Amino acid sequence: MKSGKKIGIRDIAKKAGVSIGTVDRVLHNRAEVSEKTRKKVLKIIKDLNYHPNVLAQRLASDKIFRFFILIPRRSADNSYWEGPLSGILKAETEIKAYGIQLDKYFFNLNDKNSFRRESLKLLTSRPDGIIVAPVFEHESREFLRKCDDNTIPYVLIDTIIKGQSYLSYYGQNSRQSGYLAGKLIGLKLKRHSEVLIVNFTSELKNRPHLLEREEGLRSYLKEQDFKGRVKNINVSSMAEKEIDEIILQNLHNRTRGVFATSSAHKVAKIVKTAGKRKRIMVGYDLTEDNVLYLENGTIDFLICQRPFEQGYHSLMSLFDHFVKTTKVRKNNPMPLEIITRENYKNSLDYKKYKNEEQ
Amino acid sequence: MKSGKKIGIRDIAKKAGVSIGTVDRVLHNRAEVSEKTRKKVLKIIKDLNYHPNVLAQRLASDKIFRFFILIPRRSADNSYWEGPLSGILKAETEIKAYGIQLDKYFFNLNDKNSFRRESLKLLTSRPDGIIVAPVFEHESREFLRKCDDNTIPYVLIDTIIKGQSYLSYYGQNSRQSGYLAGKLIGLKLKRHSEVLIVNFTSELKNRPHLLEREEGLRSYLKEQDFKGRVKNINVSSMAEKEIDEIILQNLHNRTRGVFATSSAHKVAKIVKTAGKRKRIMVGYDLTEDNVLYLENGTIDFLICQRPFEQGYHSLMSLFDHFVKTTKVRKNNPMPLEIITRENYKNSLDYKKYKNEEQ
DNA sequence: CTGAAAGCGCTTACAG
DNA sequence: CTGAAAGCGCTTACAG
Repeated sequence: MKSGKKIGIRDIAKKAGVSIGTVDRVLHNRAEVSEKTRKKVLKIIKDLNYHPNVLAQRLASDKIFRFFILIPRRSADNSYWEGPLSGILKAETEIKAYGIQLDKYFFNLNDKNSFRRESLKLLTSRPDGIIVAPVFEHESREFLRKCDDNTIPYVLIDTIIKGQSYLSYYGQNSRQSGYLAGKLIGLKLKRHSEVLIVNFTSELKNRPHLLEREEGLRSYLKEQDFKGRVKNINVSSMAEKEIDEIILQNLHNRTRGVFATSSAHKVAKIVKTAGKRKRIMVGYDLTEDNVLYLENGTIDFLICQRPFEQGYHSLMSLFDHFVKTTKVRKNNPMPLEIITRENYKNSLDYKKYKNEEQ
Repeated sequence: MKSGKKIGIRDIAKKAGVSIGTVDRVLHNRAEVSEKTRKKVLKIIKDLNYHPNVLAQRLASDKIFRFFILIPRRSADNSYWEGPLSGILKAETEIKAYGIQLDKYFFNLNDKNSFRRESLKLLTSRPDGIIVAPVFEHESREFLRKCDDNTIPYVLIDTIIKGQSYLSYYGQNSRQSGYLAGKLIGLKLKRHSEVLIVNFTSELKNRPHLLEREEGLRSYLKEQDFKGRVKNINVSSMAEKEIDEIILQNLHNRTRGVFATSSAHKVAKIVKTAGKRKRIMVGYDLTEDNVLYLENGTIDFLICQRPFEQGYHSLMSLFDHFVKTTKVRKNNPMPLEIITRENYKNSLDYKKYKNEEQ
């Protein structure tokens, strides 16, 4: 690269006394080369520090890479998955010219069967690589095993499934995010304050990380030697009115911190009616509903994990692996962002969700 | 794109009854084409929704784009500029294959003359595009005027110079960042609390945005109807001991908020000795020195503006403009990040600065 | 196991 | 003002 002209496959061929076709075979580990010439060529490649020109490779090859995504559909009451999808689409436009085809499959976040159905459909198309949000543990393991059997590499997004041989993972560190929530809530706590944690259990069972968020918060408070009460209520799939009632009952004068491990806006609705008294409320994700309560001051902090970037990098990870054939970083915990009324408009994810072009 | 095979320059040529050479001329607005054929070709390009293949363009062309950067050198007492540089280098590796050459010029943040010197040197090389951190207003305007005269597009990073016709700008919204600091400090304020603002004036004169940070803070407190005292001290270029003395004198029992508009670690050093009493301290930037005081709990919040991303996108902006010839978003205020002891290790910029591969 | 040739979708002189 | 040909650095059949 430094010494004047770039070296190409032709230079390697000349130096090795073979044709460029043979160099190409060595480069791609094709079998039809004698061990002797393979070694010779490999040595020269290394000596000359040769790196193939990716542009030329892609232009000459008619191979098309087919990548598939399998993520939740954006639903009326949850706009979260719009973020990762936008990021994936942005990456798609950047790499389309390289001969990438992207097929999109969506499932219903409240229906395991839709996940299974779509995953089966997907596999019949023989993808080169997959991005999957494995939110249902059991069904996901089943699916990932099939991927392994067919040696199809996959990227995990949002949720990690331990013990699987994924290519890379992009997601949050749930425990740490709860720990961070503890710091924020802790700012207002006194000796006899109370902290209220609200879990929506209907969402809980499929998503172990909601529990980890609670654990993180509790561990922070314990570390800080907080002596007050930490109460958690698990709201199951009851009627909305009933849910509202329960939350309201648990909001006391001493409640200085409210932590919603998901669907913050549902909790905020009640907290707002209860009046704001030096309370800190922390929730998750910059969704449309949540933003309303951020704006009116009910929610103080939203913890976010860059959904847009998660999507963008997931696809880029497949691209780097297959097209650039570079090593890919396996575990990618996303930065924990603290979003407030004062900075949310500058947040990239807010811009995406407002469809402002980056 | 959708209907089977992609259309290329050859298809356009055939349909227009001209050679591909002529299509190429139209595509690049070269003059040697009759108005009649130009119009005909242009219409077909539009009808067929043709988009040139960037890979093929770059492969065929021997044109090399030369981009230059002119940013402050990382100094012993300020590691900030390592961030933008890392981002630029990351972008460089991604686009090198496209025939991009990047030349790097650095100046001394405390020496206007070094800026002038390097900028003159740079211009003799006839760059295609420039990334510049215009921290010295007067000298920068002089330089940018020369760029305009030579019709060299430039990207502004970190600081914006109003009234200049920059290609794009990446940086912070200083006022808003101060406003955000107000929110954070406000969490601990009571009726009779005091807030202490520390400015380092030696740094102030070249960097108007340090003043804007203060303004932002004040405007937040005013909006919240804060009745307590807001005291600012401007530390000039006196001896370190003297500076320490002044800060210490201004730390009272009632001081519930400390805001360092720059060099937070220098202030934190004193705040730490004064003991921690329900005070919130806010500073700027995830530098090595600051991290120490974040870790030991003296600094509660650091406001950051993604220096790595600023660098990365600055270079990508030139790339998009020249190579992809897509429109580039002009103003790009960066998200205001809130960094605490609980989330800094997950911050991308921290990883960069720790040289962890992304 | 290896080489020679055509081609990917463009750009670039060169000829007219 | 326009066209035909060579070439960018690779991959891909095809022939031997």
